[in-house]
Amino acid sequence: MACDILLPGRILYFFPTGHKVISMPHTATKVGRPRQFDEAAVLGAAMEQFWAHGFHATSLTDLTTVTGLHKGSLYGAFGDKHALLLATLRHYSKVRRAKVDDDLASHESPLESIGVYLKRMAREASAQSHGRGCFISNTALEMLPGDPQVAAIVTEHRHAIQNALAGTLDRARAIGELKNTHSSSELARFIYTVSAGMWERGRSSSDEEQLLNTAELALSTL
Amino acid sequence: MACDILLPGRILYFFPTGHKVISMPHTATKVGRPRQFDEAAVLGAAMEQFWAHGFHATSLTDLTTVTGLHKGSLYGAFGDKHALLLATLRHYSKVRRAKVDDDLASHESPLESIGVYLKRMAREASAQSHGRGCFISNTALEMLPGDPQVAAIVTEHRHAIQNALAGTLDRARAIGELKNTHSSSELARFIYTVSAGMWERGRSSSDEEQLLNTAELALSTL
DNA sequence: CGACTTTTGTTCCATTCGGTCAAAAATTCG
DNA sequence: CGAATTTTTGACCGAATGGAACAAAAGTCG
Repeated sequence: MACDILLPGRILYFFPTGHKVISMPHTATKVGRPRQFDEAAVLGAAMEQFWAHGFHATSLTDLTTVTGLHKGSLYGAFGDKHALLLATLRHYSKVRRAKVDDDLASHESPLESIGVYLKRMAREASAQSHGRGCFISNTALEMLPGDPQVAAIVTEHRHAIQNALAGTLDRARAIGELKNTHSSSELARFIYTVSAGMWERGRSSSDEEQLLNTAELALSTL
Repeated sequence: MACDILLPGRILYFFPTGHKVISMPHTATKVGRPRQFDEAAVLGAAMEQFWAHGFHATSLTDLTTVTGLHKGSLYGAFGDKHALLLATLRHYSKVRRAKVDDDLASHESPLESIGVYLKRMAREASAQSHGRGCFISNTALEMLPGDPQVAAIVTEHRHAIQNALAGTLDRARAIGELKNTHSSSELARFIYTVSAGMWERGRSSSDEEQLLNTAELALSTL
């Protein structure tokens, strides 16, 4: 069983056996024509598109429009449409987790930090801001079940968020801020669930105040 | 401004003004070839398809496969793909609301009834059962913002559920079952939010027990 | 400089898409 | 029966799709 690395890359040669030689872009050597675009910017633009319209409703033409790249470049750099989706998901997850960590360390008081997190979720969920909820959450709803690669990213992201929340809850419990006696992991799942629910509500309701209200209600139960 | 009813129906005649004469199927007269399919069954099959794969990932060919009808029949009976989606959404909403009402009247104790509701949401959200969550909620995430007709159905459905919950909470408060002092409508929105969040979790996690745990946690805060 | 390597921009292609149409079939009404 | 009406059927349409191929361009390296 030879190497069957799929993407991204350009097919250089087909063995008679059916196996392929693929050039991996952006590796080691500096020889060859250099990239003329900012990879992060392109990834961001593609993400915005997928985020706003979903995977199936986004065409390659849409992607070339928002990224400014042509099909060939997109294909060569990231692989096919689905591989590009995975890349944007990983990109989002990284950025997102950093932001969550920021929120959860924003105050001396762990519980107050969780409040910051929840309120930001509510505000971002509202249609008044952009009303698109969480990119990963949306993609999960569109692609799952049925897409193992997306599933892996989604599951890992969710666990990362829940672990960050659980850790913060542990700190709160340690200093006696927590009145709720449920385990930190249970409470973390609960908080994540409320966030996800607010994202859904934000899709069809632009009432930010009601979402913030729900966030505070959830916070008050801890 | 003449009648501009759009669908479903077959265009019989175009006025020179641009207006159309449309025959409304399944009305009054009994003349003509009778339907050879069960409308409700077809609606159900189409709903299953949309529910499992979403709107954009479902092709007309998929729909003809699962319903057994040909394109022409589908078009004649329900209109185009989008109109069929709306029909399945309305169908689902009707069935769903009846089931919710059942849950909320299942016990003498209003609070216990809400527990029944929440636990069923958790169980249905889990991938162990079907893991597809709520059809309307999924469609909202895929189509909104940007689809006013879907938005109207989603909003109405959500309000109906929230009103049913709020009414049940009122009854609970009246007999002193409620310890939480927040308003019934706030608590109803909270419960709905937790449900929606569990649906999202169920997409990538099959752990029914953890979902039930969250349901009970939410219930205990009332 | 000239061989080599990678990106870029364009073109092409087979397939699939949602939707339309006209004729055949099935029924009621006169 | 025959006219009228509706549904069914299957062929058909133009447009758009995702992806592949390829020559030109733009660099590096010996």
